[in-house]
Amino acid sequence: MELGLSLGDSSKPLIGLMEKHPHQASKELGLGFNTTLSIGPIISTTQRDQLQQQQQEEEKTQRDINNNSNRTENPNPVLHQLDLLPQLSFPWNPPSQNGNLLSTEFGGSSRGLDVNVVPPATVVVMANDEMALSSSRIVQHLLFRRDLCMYSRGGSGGRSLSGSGGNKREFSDGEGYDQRNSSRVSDEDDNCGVGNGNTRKKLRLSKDQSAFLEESFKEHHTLNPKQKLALAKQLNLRPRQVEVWFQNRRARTKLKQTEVDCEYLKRCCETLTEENRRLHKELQELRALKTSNPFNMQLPATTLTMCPSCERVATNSTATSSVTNTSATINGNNNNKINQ
DNA sequence: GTTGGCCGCCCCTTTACCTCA
DNA sequence: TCTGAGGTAAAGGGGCGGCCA
Repeated sequence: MELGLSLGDSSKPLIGLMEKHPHQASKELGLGFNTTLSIGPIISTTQRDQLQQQQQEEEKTQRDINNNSNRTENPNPVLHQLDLLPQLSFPWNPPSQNGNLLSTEFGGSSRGLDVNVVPPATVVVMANDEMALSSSRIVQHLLFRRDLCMYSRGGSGGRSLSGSGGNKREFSDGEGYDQRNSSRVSDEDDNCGVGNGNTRKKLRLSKDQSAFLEESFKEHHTLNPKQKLALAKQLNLRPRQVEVWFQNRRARTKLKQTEVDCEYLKRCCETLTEENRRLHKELQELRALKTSNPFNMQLPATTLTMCPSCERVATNSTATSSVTNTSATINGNNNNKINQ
């Protein structure tokens, strides 16, 4: 992910500004950093590619579904078209096609059940019974998660859903079903978040959920209660989870920003050190010149003057001035720059 | 107008866990 | 298979502002 540091105006990346107008950048740096992070177009492009790829995968999955179930689905599912999920009636009979609900390595996950991906069989059953063909993989996934929760909560105790395949994910009453994803199911938490044991389990958000949250984050970095609730509903998460995600996201942004700031300061420091070294050298040369020729105060053609625009000492001027004044200027400038 | 309690939110830090090399 | 580093969700604590009596 590329980051563009900006100072108040996200359209003005600081790094670029520094290279073009280092002094202005230094000025704008001011006393503190504006932590605005410009991630707009870059993220959007990346996100768009990701979504396109996701959609292609989805279409492929959809074809598989159609082949397996002879049902007609929306050929052009819209990603992120998340409506309020319908309440599924309970008890819900889990799909048992080949007994592979939890035994198939879904969606390319090679390490067991991946709740990030909805098994086609599950999609078929749920779409048939519950919803009007919203074939978005996100919705499918969310339904699947919900069903897993409901299934575990209301199902017969200790029922194992692990099949004969490579998965060893099991359901049991009040227990988590997926250690890797930590989409833990408990009586107190119907969103598969925190377990009811003493040890809390980590929820691993699905890619779709993360992507959707990222999209929301691009629109606004903070949430009002309404937005939080809406997001929680759409993603089938608890509002607290959405809130925490945004907090963590802001923290990550800030961390990145700090890294960028640090890098920028490092470059500033190097530049100033180099300039300071150069000016000191020039000063020594001028002093030596003054010592060797004390009665001739006329400076050679390559003397030092003050740049009127940036107040910097320039060496390519032909103006004449006293060495003493120039030296004072140099010292003053150096002090100013060092103080900055 | 001021004050104290309550509530909600945010930030920072820590903890626990997952993933990967 | 084990291990350590990095990433990250979640929780705890403190601060702050808004609201209300």
